[in-house]
Amino acid sequence: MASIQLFTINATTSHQHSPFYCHHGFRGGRNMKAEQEETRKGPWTEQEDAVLVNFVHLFGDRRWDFIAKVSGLNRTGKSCRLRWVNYLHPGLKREKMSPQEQRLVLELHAKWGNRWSRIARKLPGRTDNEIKNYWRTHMRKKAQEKKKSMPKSLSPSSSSSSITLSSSSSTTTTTTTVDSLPFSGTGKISFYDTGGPKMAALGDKSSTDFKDEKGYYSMDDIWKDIDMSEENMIKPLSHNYSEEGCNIFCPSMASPSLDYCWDSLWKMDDEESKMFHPFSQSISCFEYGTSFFNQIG
DNA sequence: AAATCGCTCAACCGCAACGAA
DNA sequence: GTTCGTTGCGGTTGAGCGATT
Repeated sequence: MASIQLFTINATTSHQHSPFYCHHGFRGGRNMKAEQEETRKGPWTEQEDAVLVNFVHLFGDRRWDFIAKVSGLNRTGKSCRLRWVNYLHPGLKREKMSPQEQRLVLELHAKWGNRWSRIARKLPGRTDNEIKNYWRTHMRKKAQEKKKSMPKSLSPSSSSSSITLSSSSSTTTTTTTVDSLPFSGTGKISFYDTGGPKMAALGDKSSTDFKDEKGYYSMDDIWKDIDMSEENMIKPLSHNYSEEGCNIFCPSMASPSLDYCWDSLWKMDDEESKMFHPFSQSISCFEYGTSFFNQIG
């Protein structure tokens, strides 16, 4: 419906990236009509962000395919979800990772391997993507340091040296080994695919377990959580995803007042949310979002 | 000042899991 | 039980930008 009409975006916006600039070969200069029919890729514009935010406010953060369709963004549901989860979610922390967080990432990675989303659940306000990127950078640095400090005779080219992060607990001793030449491209395993311990043997715990009455985690809580997890080693791998999965709206991630609204909002049906959400009372999100397009169209 | 290098991070892809029909 | 559509996760890529040469 609206998708066709809405998608007459002028390619020149004030945003840094042209909407049709895409590092996957989706550059401008092609017939606009043809582009209207294609799914957009590449960097998001501020206008798109605004539209997406409003539609998420309207319909929640689960029905991505639906949102992608009705918003007129001409993006895939996956793309919308990713943008929301990694960038637009109000609870995201924008600042650099604290030393505690960095330590926690290393600790959890040693414990769980490349289970980025799981690790992210223990770091309120951090996304799996962010953690993944951090880890990658961290390991690269480590690899370079190691390489520098290593005598030539022991250089990785002549031996299978590695960086080792050890994490010991009462129940497990996990050693994470990362190839010191992460980008050498040798071997099947990605440089930061440490694999971690066999996940089936590890316990899991809902991230909601250590929220205080306000819903906030402290670093102590998180560490305590880790300890507890280790104490409860043998647990089914499956977990209550519906509960844990809503961590994206975990109160620890956003301002308490906003969270209250959001938390309850997501429990509502779509119709309810339409009625209750503050945005919907003044102006429909659809109108709000699409007004951007009209302005620049 | 220009060129090159290295790092960061946003965004893509493929695949697996899940749920509904 | 099977198929199909959707969602979530992990791996990877490359643009942009600051630092270095």
